[in-house]
Amino acid sequence: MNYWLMKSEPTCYSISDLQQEGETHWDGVRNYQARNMMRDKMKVGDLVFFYHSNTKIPGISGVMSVSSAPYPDFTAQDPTDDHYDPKASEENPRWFMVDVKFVEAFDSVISLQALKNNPSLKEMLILRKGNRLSITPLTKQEWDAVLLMQ
DNA sequence: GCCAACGTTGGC
DNA sequence: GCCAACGTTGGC
Repeated sequence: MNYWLMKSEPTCYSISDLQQEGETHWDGVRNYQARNMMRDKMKVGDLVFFYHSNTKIPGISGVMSVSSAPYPDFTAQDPTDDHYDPKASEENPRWFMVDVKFVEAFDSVISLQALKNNPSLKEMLILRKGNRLSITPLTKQEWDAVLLMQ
């Protein structure tokens, strides 16, 4: 069982969108490091924090769980999709995704500022300077510490 | 393989 | 809108 944090801009897809839908495929990851973690490390049942980025109060907005094994991100092969990649093909899909299920939405977002202020999250990858990865692993200790901040 | 130019992310 | 910090691209 692994713990993750995944970012999305809420104007693009938010925790309430997921709450309404119940389940979605996490498409559009176009970074090799993030892809490799998703493709090689994610397992059904892993827990994931939903992080709202590029918004007024950036932070963790809720919890979801991985609900499928990794499979090719078909949006990479769709020329009309924003994340179309001409180098992706059926034989060589290049990009991967997983399905995620809604678990819970926090009453209020646990802000980036609050995360920074929590000494037990010092090592959290998302707080490292310059880190822009859209998918990062968390330790169980970090996961529990965040949950306590609700 | 190097590296300059360019594009993207994301907080502020 | 600004800009730091990356990642990617492509000429050489």
